[in-house]
Amino acid sequence: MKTLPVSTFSAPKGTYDLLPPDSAAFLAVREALAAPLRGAGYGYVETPGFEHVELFSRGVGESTDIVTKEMYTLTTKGGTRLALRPEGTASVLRAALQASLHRAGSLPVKLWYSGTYYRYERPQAGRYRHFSQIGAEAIGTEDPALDAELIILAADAYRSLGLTGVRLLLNSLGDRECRPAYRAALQEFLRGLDLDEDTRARIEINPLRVLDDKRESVRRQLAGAPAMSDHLCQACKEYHEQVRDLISGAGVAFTDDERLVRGLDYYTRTTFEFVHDGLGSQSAVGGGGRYDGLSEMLGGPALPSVGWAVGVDRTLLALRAEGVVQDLPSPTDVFAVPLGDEARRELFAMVTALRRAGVAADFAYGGRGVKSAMKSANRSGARYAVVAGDRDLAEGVVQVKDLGSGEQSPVPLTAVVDDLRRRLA
RNA sequence: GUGGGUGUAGCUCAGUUGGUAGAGCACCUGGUUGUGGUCCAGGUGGCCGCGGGUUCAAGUCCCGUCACUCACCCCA
Repeated sequence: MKTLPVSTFSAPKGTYDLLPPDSAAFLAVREALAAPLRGAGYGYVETPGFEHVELFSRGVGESTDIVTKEMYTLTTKGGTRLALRPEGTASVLRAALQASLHRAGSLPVKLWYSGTYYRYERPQAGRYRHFSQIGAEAIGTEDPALDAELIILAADAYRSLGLTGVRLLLNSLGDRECRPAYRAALQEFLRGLDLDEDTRARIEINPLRVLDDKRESVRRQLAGAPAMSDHLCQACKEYHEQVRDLISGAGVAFTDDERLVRGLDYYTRTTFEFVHDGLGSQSAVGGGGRYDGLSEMLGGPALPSVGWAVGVDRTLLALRAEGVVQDLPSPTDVFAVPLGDEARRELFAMVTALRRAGVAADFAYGGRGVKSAMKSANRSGARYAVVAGDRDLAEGVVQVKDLGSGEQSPVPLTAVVDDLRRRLA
């Protein structure tokens, strides 16, 4: 990135501008991720970019890094404390509760969303302070088939993009019955290890997250740590078994990962992460799980729910890392090149008619030479150029040139829109 | 918050023991009185991130600073 002169401004650290032509790939990825959701009964939801701080501190968890050090907060003139949203689930559940969607129709309430999220972190490859996610939530129903549905939808979306290097990690974190005992057993084990001060503090606040430590010195010591799977109650065990069977049955491969703990406190039972090795030091391209207690934490009724979020920019990085070339349609089908004022009027009218007929068309603006205009036609990616001057108009025709083959033929002006529509169909 | 790396043309980068700025791509013009993608010729474009220091002389050496970047950490 270039330092701009002081008279202008550059984008803040950790943010990015999405510009053509890359922005087209971004839109295509977002669409590919959203399409399976729309086809599975999920409705679109959009929530504000900021919320009351308490929504996240209570929902995501007071002890999480997201809340303690990564949230952008502000106080309004009236003294209200707000935070730019660091994630989507708490907002979506809040919106559903506020609108009483869980009472308006049958459960589960299935919602999908797309937006930008904000976390104050040191930027690096695949990690931005402003990033884009697509998410899905199924609210109000406890059913392993629902967990499986969401996992399968995400896996299918990755596959539809042509990604082959996405792996699925799966775990169960237990529920309010069995997690406390496991938590205590884990704490006892961790207190006996040789760890730094920050990590020791984490043992008391959120011991499960110590399991997620990536440092080699810590990992070695974790070898004999008690495993959640040995402490799951019967109900959690059966639930998890069903989830595993259902996704296996759908042909979605996964790896059981005892160490998979997510950084948000609200998760219970099923947790999963989609990881990819091409993102530098980051690995998660998507992740989620079940959050049966969150609604009550926000003051709502018991609404067992499950959901996930996928990073759009990270998915794009994964595609690049794999060298997947997206099949993006050309933004322009026909490019008009007028010679002279009369042709300018006629072809401009033709371009408008083409667009109204559903043909993507563009025009050589600026009145430069033919050669330069043809160059623009070529760059536009259009399949056809339409060239016309006084000579042609005197005969009532325009020249339609196939930019692939170079062949050119006259077509009556009155028939050119239909003619091009046929050729492009 | 803690470390490492890098800042030269729109982009990717060369630039020798300090001697006054270069390539490829892109862009513009012409070779074609009305035709692109190939080819040929020419051209536009640089406070060498910024500030200070050493020196006759700094893109090059030293110090500072800012930016970008990678990693720790954390996560999408």
